[in-house]
Amino acid sequence: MNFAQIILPLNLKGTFTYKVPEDLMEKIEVGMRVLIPFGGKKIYTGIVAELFDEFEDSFVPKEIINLLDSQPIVPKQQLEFWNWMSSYYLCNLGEIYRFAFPSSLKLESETYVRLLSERTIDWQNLDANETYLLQALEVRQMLNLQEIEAFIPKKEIIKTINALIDERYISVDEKITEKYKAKEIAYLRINNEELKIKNSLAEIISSLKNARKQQELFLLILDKETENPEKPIRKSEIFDEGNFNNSQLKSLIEKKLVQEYYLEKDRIDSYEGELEEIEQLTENQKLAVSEINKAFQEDKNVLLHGITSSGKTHIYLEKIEDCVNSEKNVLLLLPEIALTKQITIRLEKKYGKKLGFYHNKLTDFERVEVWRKIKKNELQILIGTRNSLFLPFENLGLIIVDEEHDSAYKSRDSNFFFNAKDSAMMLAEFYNSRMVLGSATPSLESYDLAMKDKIRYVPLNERFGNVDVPKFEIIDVKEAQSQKKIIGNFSQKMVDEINLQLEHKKQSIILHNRRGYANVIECETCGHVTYCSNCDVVMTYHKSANELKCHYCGHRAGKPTTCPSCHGANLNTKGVGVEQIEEETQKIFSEAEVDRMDVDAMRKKFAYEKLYEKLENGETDILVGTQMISKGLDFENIELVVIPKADALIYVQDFRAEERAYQLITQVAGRAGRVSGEGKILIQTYNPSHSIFELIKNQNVKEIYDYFLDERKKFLYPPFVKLIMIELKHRKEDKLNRASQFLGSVLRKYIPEECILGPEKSPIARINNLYQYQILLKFPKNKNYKIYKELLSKSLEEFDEITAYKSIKRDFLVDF
DNA sequence: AGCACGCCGACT
DNA sequence: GTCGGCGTGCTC
Repeated sequence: MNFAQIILPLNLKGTFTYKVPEDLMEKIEVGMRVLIPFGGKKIYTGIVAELFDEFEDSFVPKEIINLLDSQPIVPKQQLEFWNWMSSYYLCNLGEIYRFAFPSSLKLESETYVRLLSERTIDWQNLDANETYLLQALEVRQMLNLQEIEAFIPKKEIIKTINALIDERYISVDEKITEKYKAKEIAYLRINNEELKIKNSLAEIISSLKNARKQQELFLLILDKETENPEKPIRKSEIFDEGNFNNSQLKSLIEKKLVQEYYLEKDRIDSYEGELEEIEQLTENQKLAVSEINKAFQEDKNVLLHGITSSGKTHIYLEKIEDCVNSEKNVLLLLPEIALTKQITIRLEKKYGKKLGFYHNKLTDFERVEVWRKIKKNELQILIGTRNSLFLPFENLGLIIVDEEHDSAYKSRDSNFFFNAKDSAMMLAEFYNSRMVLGSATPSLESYDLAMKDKIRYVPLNERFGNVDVPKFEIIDVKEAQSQKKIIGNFSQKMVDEINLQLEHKKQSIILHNRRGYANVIECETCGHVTYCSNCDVVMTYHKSANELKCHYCGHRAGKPTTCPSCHGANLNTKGVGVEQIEEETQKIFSEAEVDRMDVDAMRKKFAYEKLYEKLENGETDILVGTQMISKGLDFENIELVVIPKADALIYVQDFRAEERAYQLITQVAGRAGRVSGEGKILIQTYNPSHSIFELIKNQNVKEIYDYFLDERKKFLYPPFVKLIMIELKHRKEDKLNRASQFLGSVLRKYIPEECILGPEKSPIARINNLYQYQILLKFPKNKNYKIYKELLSKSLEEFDEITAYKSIKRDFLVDF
């Protein structure tokens, strides 16, 4: 093959054509990494997407510099997956490639400055920066731009370098450096060759009699080797045990008596304890497993709808075991790795070294190691967050998406938007493998698919050990207020119930899903509130840090003591945050140990681990927290969950607000009475007649989902339509406004009016100094979707023709 | 995404 | 007058 289409790690449309040099023609394959020149002098690592022979175009392709792999590093299923993602989520292949790969696998050239020796330096005629740079280069012959930044201001670097190039003192070069380095550990061994030559051990030992320490060291190593010939002797271990120094060791090495050697070590320690068998299933669980098996035989994927603590994990384990037994691999997706200890511990004990983890907390080198192990098929089971969808699986047989409703699967930590749950379904298809979605509160979309038997619905309605489900009670705040039975944000009833738990040494959870102490600090005199300087939002008051924070850009400001506008001293807080609820709780239950769990409290190192311990040991009596507390806290001693301000969960302007409220409340409720079956949930609201509370209270799945489906049908939301949100952003509002209007008009030229909403200002009109506009597309779900999507692409091409609008940043949120 | 080229404001 | 700002265009 003479030519190749290459995916570059850049946010550019499509692929680029390169010529395959003669000597690589035999070796090159689709999915390999190649080194290619691009632009002026930059060198990037690209991926071979396609190979072909005929090439006819006006430009002359450059040549591939080299191959980086002897075998494809991206399996063809992954390439298919990338292509699908690119067209479905309207993003460039290069962005996907960049997101998919650990950066150490993407070599990139770096610009270096080098000292030329052809001219003697005339130090008199140099300015300060030039002098610094040349002096630095006399010490170290090569420097990269970052290193230079340390002693020359950023904006003066280019000038300085150019001046010195003109004087022919220096030159610039591009250099590629291998980033990944295996971690190596030093070991020692007796040099047996030498021993054979010398013929006598005693002779050697006596030869060292004038160097007592060396003799001692030699004997120690010899001792260890005889003791256990199989076990390598770590250098650090020797130095730990005896009082030796490096020069003594060096002498022994010079005398060829001892050898030092290195072995590569995994950065990730895998479990090496005893392996355990998995537990027996209950009758109910066995039934669910056989349902799943039946579905798989019919080539159907599964939605496992198991109520909280029904033992979905057991069923996963069973299916994982089946898959592993048939020599195939498993991917288990979790929303966040840190909050799901239980499941990982159990799997570790069953599979030990065959289990791998992949998530955002790993360092880049650790990612590379997992990547390689997956590639070499050393891991049979991978537990990971959504970025593990891109690992180079070879033989995937099963994908499990746990807590499939979780919004973390749609998190926006990548440049492009994608839903990991839906993507997993496609990935499963490309690998011809099966998939299980699991949740106690499935997303409406998955539930709808299941009802239509597009995926098989497998319910699991019994709590493990046949324990009772928690009981819900709705408390009318208005009524409590009129009867004067209210203390701050808590009704008397709520306080009594918590006291009851404290008496019985049981733990309680208080859910309040709003960060900070108060939503805003307001001046009573003039009404002034502090806005974030970068965003169009008011700043939230955090009492624990005693500062104002912007939850959108992270900007922080000191807490004002007087009004910044009228200098009045009458400042008041508005809107209750979780810190305030915590403070109030501590006041009311002064004897109790109260802890708070939210992103702010968990930011400190090991904060989560410490809190987890406290909860497990029963030291914490009352846990106050945001939605974070709905995940992973499976403790036996929690029996009460209270939600003092449940209305805040519902009146959010988002068509999914009620669905989320239902999921959150049900998930938190599931923490209560897991063993005793005495779980109790108290929900305080001003609107006890709101249907959502009635539905949550009854926990009748069909009723709840029918209600949601009705609402969505009425107002045309998913799953009845497909949504695409176009976000447009720019620093200049007028330009953005013009561009948005233009895009709106182009879209309306091709696509029916009723499918297009906007453009309009986003609810938060400015984030991080970027103004935000949005256009919402509601496309039909039938065959027309594809047609409309093509019309959208056509509109975008037309929009792109206006060069002035190229600087407008656009994001597409497909199925957001 | 980077990098070069080209046209307008604030400084020696 | 120049230096340096960023708006624009291009990269196989």
